[in-house]
Amino acid sequence: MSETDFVIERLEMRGHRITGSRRRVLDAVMAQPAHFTVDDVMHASRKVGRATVFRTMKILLDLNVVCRVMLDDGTLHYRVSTRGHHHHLVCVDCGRVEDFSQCDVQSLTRDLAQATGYEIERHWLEVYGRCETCRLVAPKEKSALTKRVAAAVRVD
Amino acid sequence: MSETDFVIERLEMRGHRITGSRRRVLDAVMAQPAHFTVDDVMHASRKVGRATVFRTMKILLDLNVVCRVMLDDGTLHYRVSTRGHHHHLVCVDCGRVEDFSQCDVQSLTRDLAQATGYEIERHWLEVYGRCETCRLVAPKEKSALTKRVAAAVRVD
DNA sequence: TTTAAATTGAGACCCGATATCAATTGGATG
DNA sequence: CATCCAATTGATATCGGGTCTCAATTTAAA
Repeated sequence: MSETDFVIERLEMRGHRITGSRRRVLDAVMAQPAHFTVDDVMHASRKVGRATVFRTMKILLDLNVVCRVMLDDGTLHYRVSTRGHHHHLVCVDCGRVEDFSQCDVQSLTRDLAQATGYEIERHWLEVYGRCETCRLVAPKEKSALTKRVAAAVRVD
Repeated sequence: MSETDFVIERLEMRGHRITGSRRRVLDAVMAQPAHFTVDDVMHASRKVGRATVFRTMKILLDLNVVCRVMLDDGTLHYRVSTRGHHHHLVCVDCGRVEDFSQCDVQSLTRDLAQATGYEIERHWLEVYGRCETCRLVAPKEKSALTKRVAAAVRVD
């Protein structure tokens, strides 16, 4: 059974109807490269309305079929989810994204819960850096653009 | 010297001109409650143009005078920064935000760097949960809205 | 086959944010 | 203090991701 069929099955189980549009969007998503925008999906799934693409993406997000990555330029991209909980390591130069799941945040959240009385539900961790390849090429002066968008993402 | 004057000084040092508009925006920001939107600031700093408010906020973001919090409903809010690196613990019910800085992410990023060859620059961690107060009141059924927006934030 | 409920798509609309550009102003300089 | 110009402003247009509306269509259960 293809990955796509597997998702279709999950859609059905959730009580969603299997429509032509949804199939087309799903196919388009599965055919995307590492990360993409809803716009990319729209172009790849002709004949499906804008609203429907967004609606379908929301469902896929909900089913954890896709996840979102905050890119270094502040734009939100999507990617097909690896199974389970994970985080992203984004290269600020070339934009490649690595997944990682070894997250010691567990102990952190446990401590936090203890200290604050919160019941921790989930967390979102994105890590930014420069990949090995980009580190080896000339450490070129950051462009004005890069600096601007870096500020757009900074949240510490 | 007031907090505001201190920021003004930093603006000058950075080569920014001290204008009436910037003063008004800064005053408005400093007068905000725990977290706020650019719109709030706009209302609080009459006579300053929309674009200028946004521009000033970007500078303040850059100076780390304010930081951004991703609220549970997917909206981006601002808050006056506590000094230095920190993260947010956001209550998904009432929206209150706690800062915390004890972040063991250091060891995680060190491991990551080792494993991937990345040079880690920074990270963004937001934690979502339910605060003590909200946990004690009726654990009411989540509204359709709540579920929808929760999906909007989920990125794991 | 019928039928009610879910879904669709075109388009309006929303909202946060940026771009444009002529008019204004801060502040370094003489 | 007066001059002057680059930085800044603000009105307005525009952008981009996303949602809302609603009549028309489609799904799948009976």
